[in-house]
Amino acid sequence: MRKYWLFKSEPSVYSIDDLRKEKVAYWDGVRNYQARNFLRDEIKPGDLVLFYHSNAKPTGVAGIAKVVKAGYPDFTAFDPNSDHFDPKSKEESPTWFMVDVKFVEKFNMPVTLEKIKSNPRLSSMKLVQRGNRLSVMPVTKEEFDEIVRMSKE
DNA sequence: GCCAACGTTGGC
DNA sequence: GCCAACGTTGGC
Repeated sequence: MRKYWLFKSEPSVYSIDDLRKEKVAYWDGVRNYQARNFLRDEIKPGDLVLFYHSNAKPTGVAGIAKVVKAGYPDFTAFDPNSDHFDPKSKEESPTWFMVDVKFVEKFNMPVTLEKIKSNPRLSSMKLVQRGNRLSVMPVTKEEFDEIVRMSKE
């Protein structure tokens, strides 16, 4: 059973255009335990991902990606030269995980946070709930389909 | 750049 | 185990 997710990224760090160029990327640098659990345990090849641009103009869902590799250790945590280095994560018992995603589609127009907030069918999305800072979160199929539909308006 | 909302750290 | 201080996220 395919699942649906929303991944946040700051486009100044990694954007949907970067993914379109690279085709496939590893989703590294997640350093939150709840998000880690999703990456390690629940996100599987074939799952679809809303690629969300945070701290952007405008902020919103920029396109779609597909998971092509399930959770495996985030090796950037082992690299002292990486921005994401975490000395507490050991190779024999990794703390942090990542998945690989593949470019699927860039929306012609991003589905902005403003539009998401003003759509009553999306009012239960975790994204728009108060104080949510998760960078990897589940979305329902209905929410996913609604966002895709809005991208075509 | 500001700041609210969280998560994490570390002294006790 | 509590909780104040600190760091980060992310919208605005």
